[in-house]
Amino acid sequence: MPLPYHERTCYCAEVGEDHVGQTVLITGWVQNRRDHGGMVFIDVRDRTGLVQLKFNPDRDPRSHEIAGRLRAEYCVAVRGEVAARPEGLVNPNLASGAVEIEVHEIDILSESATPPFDIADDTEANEELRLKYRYLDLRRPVLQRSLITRHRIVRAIREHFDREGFIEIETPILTKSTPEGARDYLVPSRVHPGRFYALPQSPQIFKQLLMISGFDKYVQIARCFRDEDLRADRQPEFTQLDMEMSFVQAENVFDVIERCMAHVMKQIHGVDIPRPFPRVAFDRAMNEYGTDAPDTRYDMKLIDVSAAAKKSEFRVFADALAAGGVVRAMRVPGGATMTRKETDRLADDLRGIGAGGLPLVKVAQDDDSRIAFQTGVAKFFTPETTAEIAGATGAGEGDLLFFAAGAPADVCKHLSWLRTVVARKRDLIPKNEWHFLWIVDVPMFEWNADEKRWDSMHHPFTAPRDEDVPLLDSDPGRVLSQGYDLVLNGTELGSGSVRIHRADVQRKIFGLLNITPEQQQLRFGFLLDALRYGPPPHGGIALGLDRIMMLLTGLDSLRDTLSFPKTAKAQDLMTEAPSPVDEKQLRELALKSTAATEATPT
RNA sequence: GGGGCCGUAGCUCAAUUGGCUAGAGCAUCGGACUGUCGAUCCGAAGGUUGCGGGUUCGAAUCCCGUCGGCCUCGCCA
Repeated sequence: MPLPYHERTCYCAEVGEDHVGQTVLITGWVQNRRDHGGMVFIDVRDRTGLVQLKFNPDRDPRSHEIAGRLRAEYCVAVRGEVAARPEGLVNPNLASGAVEIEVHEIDILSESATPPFDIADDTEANEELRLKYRYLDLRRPVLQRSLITRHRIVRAIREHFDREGFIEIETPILTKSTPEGARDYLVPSRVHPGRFYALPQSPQIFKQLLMISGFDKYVQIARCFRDEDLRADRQPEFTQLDMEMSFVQAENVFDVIERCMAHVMKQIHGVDIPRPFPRVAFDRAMNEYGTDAPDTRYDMKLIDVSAAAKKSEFRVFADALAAGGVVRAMRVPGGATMTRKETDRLADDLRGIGAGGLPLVKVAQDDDSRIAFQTGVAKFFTPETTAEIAGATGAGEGDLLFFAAGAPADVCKHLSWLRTVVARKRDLIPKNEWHFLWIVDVPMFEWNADEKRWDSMHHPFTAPRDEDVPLLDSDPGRVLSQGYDLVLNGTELGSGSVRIHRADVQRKIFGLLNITPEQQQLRFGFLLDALRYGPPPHGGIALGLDRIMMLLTGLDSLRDTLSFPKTAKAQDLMTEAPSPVDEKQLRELALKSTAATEATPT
């Protein structure tokens, strides 16, 4: 009689001292075999953890014989009696370590080929291999925990929004291409040869239409697609916590989201997050941190030292300032201990992202215990300028100052990169702190010099601040929007805005973005039409769920938050997608490849 | 599209200035072993050095190209 594996009594890690003397039936995979010829020990794993099986040839020769045939990752069902382990043989590393199962019956449900890598958290197999065998990688406890945590986060989010009276509504995956922003993933239509659907970059327009429909509070855990180059924190398909509300201003959105994040943090980490989150003006974030997603867990703010730098003899500073640029400094507390090798390495990496070099000084004291600069560009500063810069930056003995000179945007890019890298390297980032903040007062537009037009900073449906509406005609560059970003520990979780709910303002914005009335009608005609029928004021936000996951679980890669992720070249190494297709399929879709190398189906 | 790192046994890594039969640990296979928990001990098998070309008496090593992985800048409204 085969074991009734469908009558499992408990999970592996649940077997404990309460069960001693009871018969249990467990199922799982063979983690490890320790065969003493006589006594055999097998660890069995399921998604809860491990339990040790004991096979005694004197007690049960038949099971013992099967135990000898077991290999890693065999799938088994086991029935036996739970026994307390003898004195001194308890394994404190196992949840079930106080007990073991004396096996009476065991079935091999299926055998396993030798796995290409060890199924263990500390496996050293490289990611390429693990992605190819993702189903095995997902047996590793660390990834199982990750996906289970993801489930709990999503559940907490749904709990919150349900309690708040939000309606979860699904929006189309096959939709209309609106060639703005990111590249679309296109899907050819068979029924309409030569026409294409696009996969949504976000449900943005649909959720606005739902507001016009009167749904008032919308939420969706929405899959989104963008055909752009990838990063550790970017995948071609990703999930957004997408929400929208009617009859609200930004503060209402902040309030709902802050309480949502607080609820999630409480559920996942048991911590209370202080509310309200700080509101940081875009301008201030750029000045103090050089980025619109500042990590405020540590200091090292950027300080403008243009005035003092002007008096130095250093050509790089002089040239930058003459060209209308700025000079900023960043103080690294205790940074004077950094070696030449370390700072050279930083300079090299910095050159890799477009910087000319890395001016720096180390801070010491002279004989009169006055601040003195050493090494690097120290020789270009008089004692007076030294004192001025030291005063502005708060530099003291043992510190190090990095400088950057040039156009403000470049200086911000280089110093904020440096700030993050140095903070990480020197372990200046406090652990277990959660710094949420809102970036507000974001400019409406940025000037696109190539195309000679304004671009939306957020997206073209973002409303300008009411008081700035007159500036739309006179000075668009100074218009601030009602857009906002949510930032956690230096990562942008997402952004949103109060939307334009008037067709005339929407048309004016499209005009500034150089979208002709014809193009407006072609791309967004349905939205402009809808805005004619009594649209409510509305606003919302979309947060990257995968990034939330990454930050909350301390993972370094977005891939580890997903069940079946893609590589940096957007390939799935397991399924080998994307793949060539049959000529017949292409014909049906009225498609013909122009690819230089002929891809053939495999 | 640009920059950086990487690719040697199933896995993780070695291999001196270019030089002898490309080694080790783990895994695998065989044997021994009745309290292990990374079991231990003995033995065996395991290689187109990602792929293609070049330089050389001789290439894992040097050069060119290419494929793939990771990080990153651009890009991602």
